[in-house]
Amino acid sequence: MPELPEVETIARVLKQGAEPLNVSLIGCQIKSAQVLWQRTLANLSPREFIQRITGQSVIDVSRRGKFIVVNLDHDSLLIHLRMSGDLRMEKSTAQDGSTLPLQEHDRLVLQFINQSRLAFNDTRKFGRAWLTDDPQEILAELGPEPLDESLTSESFHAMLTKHNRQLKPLLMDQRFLAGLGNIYTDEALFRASIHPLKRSGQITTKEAHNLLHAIRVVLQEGIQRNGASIDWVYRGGQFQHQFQVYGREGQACTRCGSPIRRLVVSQRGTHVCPSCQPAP
DNA sequence: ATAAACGCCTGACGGC
DNA sequence: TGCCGTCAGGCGTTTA
Repeated sequence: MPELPEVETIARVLKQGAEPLNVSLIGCQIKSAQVLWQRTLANLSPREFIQRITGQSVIDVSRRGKFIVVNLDHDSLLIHLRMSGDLRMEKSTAQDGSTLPLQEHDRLVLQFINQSRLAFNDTRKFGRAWLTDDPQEILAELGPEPLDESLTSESFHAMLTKHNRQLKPLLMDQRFLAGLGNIYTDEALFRASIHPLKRSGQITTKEAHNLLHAIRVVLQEGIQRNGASIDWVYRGGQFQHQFQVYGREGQACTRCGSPIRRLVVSQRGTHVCPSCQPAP
C-alpha cells in the first residue's frame, strides 16, 4: 500500500491525533503487547519483544522513507507497512470495562495504560516491525529524503549518472532515494516527460532538475491530499483523483490525448503516455 | 553492475 | 455459482 505520502499521513495522525478519537500516541505508556502473527516481528521473538517493550512510553513519532519511527524511552519501534499494512489508534476498553474486540488481520497490538491501543493491521502479512536501540542500523541503508531541501538537482543528477540503470527501478530503490513506490514513480516520470526505461546514465542536467521537481510536486500534493486511496487497503486519501497515468490504461493522456499504455517494468505495472514519454 | 525471477500472503475482480 | 488466472501501494534473495 503506502508510499511516502501515505506513511507521512499515518505518522502525522499518530502524532497529532485525528477525529473521532483525537488521541495522540505521544506519552502513551505500554501496559502489554500482543503478537498475533509471529513473522511481523523482524528482529525479535514474541517473548523478547513483549518483555522489552512493556513499560516503555512513546516519546515521538516520525517518518523516514516508508518507515514509521516510534521513539520510546529506551528503544525505537520501526514499522514498515509494506503492501497492506495500516496502523489504528483506538479506544481499547468499553464503558463496562470489557476489552473491545480486535479486527480481522490485526498482527501486533500495543495496549496502553490509558485504555487506548495501537493495532498494526496487515492483511497480506508482508509488514514488519523492528524493536531496536539503534534504529540507524536499519535506517542508514536508506537514500536521501526526496523532500529534503539539501538535496539539490545537481547532486541528484550526480546520483543518477553514477549508475546506468533503468530509471524506474532505480527511483524505487530505497537505497537510492527513500519513499517512492510504484504509483508516485509513474506519476513523477510522466510529469517530467521521461520514459521509465530510460537509462539513468543518459539523464541530462535539465532532465534531472525536472525529474526532482516532478517528484517533489507529486509527493507534496500527495501529502496535501492525505495520500491516495485506490482499493480496500487505505482510506481517507484523495490523491487518486490527481492520477495522470497510474491505473489509466487506455484512457486519454491529459496532456496530448494519446491512450495511456501499460507495460511491465521490474515486475511492476507501469503506466506511460507513449507520446509524452518517448521510449529510449 | 544490472536485471530478471521468485517467494512471501490475502483478497478482489473478470472470464468462462 | 464456482473455479481459475491475474493483479495489487513492497522488498529480500537467488540466479543470470
